[in-house]
Amino acid sequence: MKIPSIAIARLSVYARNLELLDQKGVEVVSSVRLADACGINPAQIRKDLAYFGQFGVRGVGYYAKELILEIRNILNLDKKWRLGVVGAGNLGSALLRHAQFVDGSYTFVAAFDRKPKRIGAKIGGIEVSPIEAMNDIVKKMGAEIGVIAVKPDWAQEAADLLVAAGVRGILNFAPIQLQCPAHVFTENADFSLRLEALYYKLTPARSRRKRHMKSGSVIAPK
Amino acid sequence: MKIPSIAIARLSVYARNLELLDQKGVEVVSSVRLADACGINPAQIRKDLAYFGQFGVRGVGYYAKELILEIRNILNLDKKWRLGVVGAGNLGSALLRHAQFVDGSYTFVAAFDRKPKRIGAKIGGIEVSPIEAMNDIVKKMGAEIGVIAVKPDWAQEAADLLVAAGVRGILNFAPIQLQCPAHVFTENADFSLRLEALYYKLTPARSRRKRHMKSGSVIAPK
DNA sequence: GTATGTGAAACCGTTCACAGCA
DNA sequence: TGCTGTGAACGGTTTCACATAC
Repeated sequence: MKIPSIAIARLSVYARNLELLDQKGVEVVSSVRLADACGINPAQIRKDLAYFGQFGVRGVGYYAKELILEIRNILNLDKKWRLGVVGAGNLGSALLRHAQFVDGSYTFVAAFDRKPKRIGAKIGGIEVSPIEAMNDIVKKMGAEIGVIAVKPDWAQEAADLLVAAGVRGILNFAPIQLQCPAHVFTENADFSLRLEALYYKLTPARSRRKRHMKSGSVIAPK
Repeated sequence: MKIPSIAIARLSVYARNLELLDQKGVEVVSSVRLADACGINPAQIRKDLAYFGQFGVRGVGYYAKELILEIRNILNLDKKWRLGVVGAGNLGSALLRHAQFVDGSYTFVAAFDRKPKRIGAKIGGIEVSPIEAMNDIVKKMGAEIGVIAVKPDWAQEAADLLVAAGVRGILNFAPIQLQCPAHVFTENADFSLRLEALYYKLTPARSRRKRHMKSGSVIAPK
């Protein structure tokens, strides 16, 4: 069965909200209640879960703790994923330091930068290495996912290096679409796209400059 | 006409790729060429642009520079948007410092934190203020968009404060769905959802724990 | 009675295919 | 001729509505 990737993204959201409810002491959650928390249609939730099994009890709902475990299993959140980051500037350092304090599903095992002055620094417990060492270090440390935190003009090259070094997935913070071989999965995490979507929403249509129509082509606009 | 919000997100991508092509000296771009660069269907691009006007020349294509301006106008990228960030930890500081070096469409005009020890620090040229001052400072500085860079357990409260202070949009880096009044637009920029989508893609189905079916309910699985 | 699981319907976005125009 | 702009066809996702199970 084909599972829409947007359904996968929603599973993450369900898990988060279930955890919040669980922390509040809620033991059983109906799809309606969870849907409320997520701002979503209840049938959507039931359909999404149905892709993977039957996790609820008819007439009752879902046991929060149990469903959390199910989703964590589907998304494979219990494994500690090993990440290597390219770019130890503002964003890269923030990611490294952040990970240090979060007991999450991932851990950084390597960091790389092109700038000599950054090499050797320890950030969040990880030493920054030169990109020439990427191949060796990625393999030695078993990094499975590469994180791109470099300027856009260098992002594709960083991706090529990561792919050559053997990562299977790339989380891309640069605002471009990476070209990668089919066996390497990529996800975009660039927030400037999100910000620009906000700009649009915040701009009333009438305030946009009026565009010229081409030379009298429109006689009767519908 | 209803414009799908995903079309808006693509406009950002078109603009980026057009700028890259423009820098390479390309003057005229066909929808096929742009589609190649973006990894997308050409008709999609023409449809997306058609929501906003007629920007191309039949038999020729689009003039890169001109189309860039059109999209910048649609997304309102020429205005300097004024942002205020809540949370001056790793992520918040990285955003502040990053913005300092980017001559982009936005600028940070305020930063807030709940932790006393962070108050008064200058990060990326912006002084960190206590959240009690949010109302005054947001208004005084004319911050239009709030950025949430705090831990998830405090994100909703941060959003409420921003809304009360009068921001019209919120860029949310916390991994929860914010509840906001209808007149405030929100966009989620949390990357853990993206990362979890990667986990799923990288996990072969057979490696997931097999789930029990409920007590003999399935006689003949289809 | 109540809430899940799921076919069927409705809806929406994408792609096709070609008319229209430079 | 060549490429845009766009109605129509298509395909996929969302929502409805109800049979099913507790």
